[in-house]
Amino acid sequence: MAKKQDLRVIRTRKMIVDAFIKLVQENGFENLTVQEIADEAMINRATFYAHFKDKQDLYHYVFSFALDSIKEVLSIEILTTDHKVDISNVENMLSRFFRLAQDNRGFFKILTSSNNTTTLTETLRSVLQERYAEIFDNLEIKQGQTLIPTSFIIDYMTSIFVGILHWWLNNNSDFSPEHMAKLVIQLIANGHLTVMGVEMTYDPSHLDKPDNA
Amino acid sequence: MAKKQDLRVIRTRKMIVDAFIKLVQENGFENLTVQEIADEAMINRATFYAHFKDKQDLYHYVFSFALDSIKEVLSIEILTTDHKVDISNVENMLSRFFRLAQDNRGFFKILTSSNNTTTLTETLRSVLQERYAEIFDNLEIKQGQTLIPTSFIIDYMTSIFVGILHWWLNNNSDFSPEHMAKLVIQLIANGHLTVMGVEMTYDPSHLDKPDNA
DNA sequence: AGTATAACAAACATAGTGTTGGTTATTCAA
DNA sequence: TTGAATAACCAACACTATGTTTGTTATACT
Repeated sequence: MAKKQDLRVIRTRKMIVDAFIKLVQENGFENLTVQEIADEAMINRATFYAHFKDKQDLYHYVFSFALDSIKEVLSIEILTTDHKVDISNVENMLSRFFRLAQDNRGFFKILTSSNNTTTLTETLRSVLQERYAEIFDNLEIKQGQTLIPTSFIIDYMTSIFVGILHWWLNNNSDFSPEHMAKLVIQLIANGHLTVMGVEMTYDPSHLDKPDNA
Repeated sequence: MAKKQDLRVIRTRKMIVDAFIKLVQENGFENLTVQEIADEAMINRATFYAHFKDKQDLYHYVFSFALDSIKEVLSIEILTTDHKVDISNVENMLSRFFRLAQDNRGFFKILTSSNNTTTLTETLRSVLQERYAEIFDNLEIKQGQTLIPTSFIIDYMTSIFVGILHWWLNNNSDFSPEHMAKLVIQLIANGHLTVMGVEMTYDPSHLDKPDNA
């Protein structure tokens, strides 16, 4: 069991964390000083160092919470017993994910934003990639006749996902989490884009074997 | 006309730029000091400041070259006179882009890498988005019956593109630039993924109107 | 060969980091 | 309620990196 903590410790740490989140949301992570965090939290700078080794340490502490939630949502089983993808499970997983993002919008905006250390975006990416790696490890992905490397699928899907999430969070979109889930599935699994009434289809026969560079 | 420059100026600046590129490729942008750049370039630190205002300034100087090349490649006209997308032009554009990336692999790796300031990745993203915005400004994009916002298409495609590029540069892939161009087109315009022989299709009728959150 | 000036070297002020030692205030538990 | 434990405070310090300045030396241009 977690042994009883001094009230002061809990209170101070909360103030630091709250100040950190507020300041990062306002000004980004880049030029944030420990003194500013201490000021906002109304504590002495030395006290900060009594709680966290440095800024990175605080960063990890704060984001581990978010990542745990994300990982939990992503951990839903999406394969059937015979190793096929169960789309309804995927849809469920994605809905929960977008719901989580909606409920913690400010936080997820940071995760996908541009004017922060890449680490933030990469944190999300790595979690996603980890999960994708699990999912696609046992699957064979084909495009037409060509077998597509798993590493490609992972990078590809992660990018799509982060991109869509980024858009959704930054455009005050009307789309609900459930709608987003469906959209993602449709785009990834069956992505047709109709441009000006003309389908941008492409003859897959052009794409047979890699012609080494 | 560019008036004649003192040889020393040209030489020194070249040494700074070369040193910068080398060091960023080795250790990333994050913890790079001006002193280290000066040491690698074998110049005095004060001389650095005679050439560049600060590290950011150097960064902009260096990357403006790359971005100009990228912009030039992307500027190829891809629409027909009646505002339809000409796929063969797109393929041409993409081929050139991947060729450029291949020829400047180290550089593009930085552009798409993770352990650098986001600014680097974002630089590429913004250039791409700028171009996409031009292209898709006059086009109506539909998915089934739903009209998809341009902002979405831009974020979506940029993500796919950066993702694919990232994978290609980091997996020593055999795929040639021309093959990559075809792959991108096929994935974006007509992206079916076949998983374990089972097409991951999804009934588009589920996706009609946004059900506001 | 003489002049202009780039590059150098050393020093300085400034700002941020992370640590330390002594003091004050608050929490906890007997 | 009081005493012991210790969190938080404060001031100072060493250290690192930035960006500037000044006078000197070396080198490119004409």
